[in-house]
Amino acid sequence: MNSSNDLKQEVTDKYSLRGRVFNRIREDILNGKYKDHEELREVAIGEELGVSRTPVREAFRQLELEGLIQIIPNKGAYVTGIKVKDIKDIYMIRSKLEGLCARWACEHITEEQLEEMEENIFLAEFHASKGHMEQIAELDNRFHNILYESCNSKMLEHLLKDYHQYVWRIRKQSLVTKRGNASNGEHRAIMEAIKEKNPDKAEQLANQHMINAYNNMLSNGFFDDYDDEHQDENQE
Amino acid sequence: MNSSNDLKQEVTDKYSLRGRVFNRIREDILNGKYKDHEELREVAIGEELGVSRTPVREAFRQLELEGLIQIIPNKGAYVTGIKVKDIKDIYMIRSKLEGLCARWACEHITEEQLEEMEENIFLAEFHASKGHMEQIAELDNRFHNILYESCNSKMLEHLLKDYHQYVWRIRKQSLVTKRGNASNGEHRAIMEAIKEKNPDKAEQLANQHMINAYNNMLSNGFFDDYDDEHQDENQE
DNA sequence: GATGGTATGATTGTATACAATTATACGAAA
DNA sequence: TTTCGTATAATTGTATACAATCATACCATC
Repeated sequence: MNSSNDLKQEVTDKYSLRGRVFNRIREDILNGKYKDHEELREVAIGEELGVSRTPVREAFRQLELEGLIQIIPNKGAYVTGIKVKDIKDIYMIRSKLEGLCARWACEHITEEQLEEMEENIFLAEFHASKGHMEQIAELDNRFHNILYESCNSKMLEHLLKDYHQYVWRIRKQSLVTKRGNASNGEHRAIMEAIKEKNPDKAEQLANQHMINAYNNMLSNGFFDDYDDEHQDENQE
Repeated sequence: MNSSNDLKQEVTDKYSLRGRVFNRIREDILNGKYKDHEELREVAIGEELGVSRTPVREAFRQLELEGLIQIIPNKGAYVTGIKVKDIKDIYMIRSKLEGLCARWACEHITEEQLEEMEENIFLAEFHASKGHMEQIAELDNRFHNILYESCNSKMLEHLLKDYHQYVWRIRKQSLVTKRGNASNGEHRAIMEAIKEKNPDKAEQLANQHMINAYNNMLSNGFFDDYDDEHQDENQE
């Protein structure tokens, strides 16, 4: 039930103080500047960003709903660090939901979306052969967003985009994974299944695609000392 | 990625002005007092509830993340009505996620949780035989919450509780559905599958349980003129 | 020395004041 | 009559002031 992915919202985030504060704090939690259980004080952050308490407070309320901080009334705001377990859970949840999304896409995808997917995959193959990691990552992003938009469900699209951005923010600080070829092949398979209107197959493939992506992160040692870097001493 | 389900949060909602404003507006959107695309003005709502703009604004920010209103910078806050399609989508999404939840519960449920489930089902059978609709609804709620808590995933628990509350708020204004017996039988089946640690079966049953619940709403004519009541003239 | 209570400071909650932006109304020019 | 521009009003964005609550330190008492 979140938001923050339409154009208007991006404009807000860019030009309003609240939006800037919100994004800044979110980044700082995700990249580990603010550690788990750390207290965030309104004045301190306000001074750091050169704004008053008002926009900071509004940003706090949003961050709380995003689950990134916990606000205890009359006491303070405390960082809720993201744990390795959370990332795993998100991938498993996404696995189910991307499956559902691919299923619905079989019925509702438009010709234009199918064409953009095809182009996307074609381009990704090209950049993979050249080793252009930056572009591959961008195209991967875009592929999933097309898929989300093609399912004809604002609810599901919303949810998946949120999760997608969420893990993206975490992943992007690490090296981009070297899975371009395999991943793109899976994209092609999903697209083919959607094109031939085979919902069972599309769902199953999208399901597995997400699980593979997760396993890839695992075997690349992404998590090896993630918690150490993002949690402070008193673990739970 | 939402929140608003732990005890602390409830305390906030009850005693802080912001929390009261937030709940009030949410109710008013869900029960149709504020129609689709209606503009919400900060001062007007503030005066109506006897508070200043500050808590109203903070509530607005939260409502935006919940997807209930859309805020256009420097312009205003506009209600985003819930459409029949959204409710259907939520049930289908929940179907997948409750399945995943039941699967994980097989591994992680505690003895106490299993016992509470058993007691819950027992009580529900009793009240069903007596026709105590109020209690049946309450027990149904509780059953699902136990299930959510038993999956050992804060992420999934969070998400499912949000959706659960969301549809609950919509459903409760209508007559309580008369599905007590069948629903409770399905609860029992899910519990048995979890108890015997059969994740495939548990997932499949929880899946189907949600689809049945949705079909029941359909055949009870719940949606017949829902949009008419909750959307204003210019539909999309 | 340990314990408890009070005073002080720090922090959040709310209200209000001011600035910036947007909508509306009115009139002049074509 | 229509259209454009300007002035005015309304509304949101931000900053600040004040109130309420919570944390800390210090001192009195046992």
